[in-house]
Amino acid sequence: MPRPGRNTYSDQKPPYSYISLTAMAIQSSPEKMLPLSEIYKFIMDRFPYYRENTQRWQNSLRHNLSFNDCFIKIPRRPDQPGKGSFWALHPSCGDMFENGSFLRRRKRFKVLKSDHLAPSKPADAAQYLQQQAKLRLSALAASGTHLPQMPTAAYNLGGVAQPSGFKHPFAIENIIAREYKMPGGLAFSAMQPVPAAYPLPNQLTTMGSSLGTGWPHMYGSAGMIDSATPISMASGDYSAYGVPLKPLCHAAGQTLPAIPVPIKPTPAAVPALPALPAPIPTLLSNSPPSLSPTSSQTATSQSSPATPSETLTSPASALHSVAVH
DNA sequence: AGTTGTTTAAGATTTT
DNA sequence: AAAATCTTAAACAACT
Repeated sequence: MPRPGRNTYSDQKPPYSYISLTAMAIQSSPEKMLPLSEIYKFIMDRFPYYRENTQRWQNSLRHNLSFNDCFIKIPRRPDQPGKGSFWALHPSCGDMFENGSFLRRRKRFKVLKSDHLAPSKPADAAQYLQQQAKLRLSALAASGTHLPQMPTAAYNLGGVAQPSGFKHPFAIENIIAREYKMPGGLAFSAMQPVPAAYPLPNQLTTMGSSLGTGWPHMYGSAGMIDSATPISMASGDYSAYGVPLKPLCHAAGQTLPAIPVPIKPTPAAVPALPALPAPIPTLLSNSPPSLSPTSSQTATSQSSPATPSETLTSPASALHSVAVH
């Protein structure tokens, strides 16, 4: 093999599809949702390949966001000014990638629309995720320290069986894991606990960067960050992931208007599912008053507040979606 | 005017 | 080979 020129490796096209890349970006954010521009930023920061031909791939990316059911749009609340909506992963698309690996998607995630008894409405998922994000946010702001058990499991509630305990080495958590640097100097792991059976994030990157076998096309993955980060992230107004923290923090301090606005409203007014109860109820027992209003006024039909145990099981099962082959 | 989002269409690549 | 998946292009609406 001809000896590659200097930036040959890192400029190679990463083995990830746009769906994978987008999912990575979203998953990497504290609230599990990002505006389009931040998704761009995430990808460009980590994959030099995508610093060129932006017109081309960004169009493709947008196409994927709109086209694939696994991405749902979450409207901004008035206190979150900015362009465009947030994008999140559909709560039930956890098993979209085989064994959690983002290398290649094996099943297409498709929302079942045939079932008109319990249609999966993006709006519901969006609403659910908004609350999730809010909870995460508040947890962030309130606790200050590391997030107590902020598991992706919250998203894996979908009926699809997922090897929840195991995360493939190529799983997003393993790929992008690193530390968040909080403004106050706090640092916490962005990751869920990684099963010790699999290579730890830094092992992965070590393999990739120094041996040149695995991840030459990626910057800023776990382990590299503390030593030297060759990328431009430091120059920006972004925290480690290119995620602006200010709107979040600022949001946590105020009363949240709570707007469960459906973005893709179902034409025929379908009997609304019971409002998605706020999961992780115990997490924020002493959190700012800001978040309670939202969850209660989201849907008119929040008849009986679910008990904590109930809340944890229901939301995603209410979202009827499936990974079809 | 630029960004964001939706949609259609078609070619390429990979899997079965 | 067929099917599924992925990529790219492009037109267009809505919004900032």
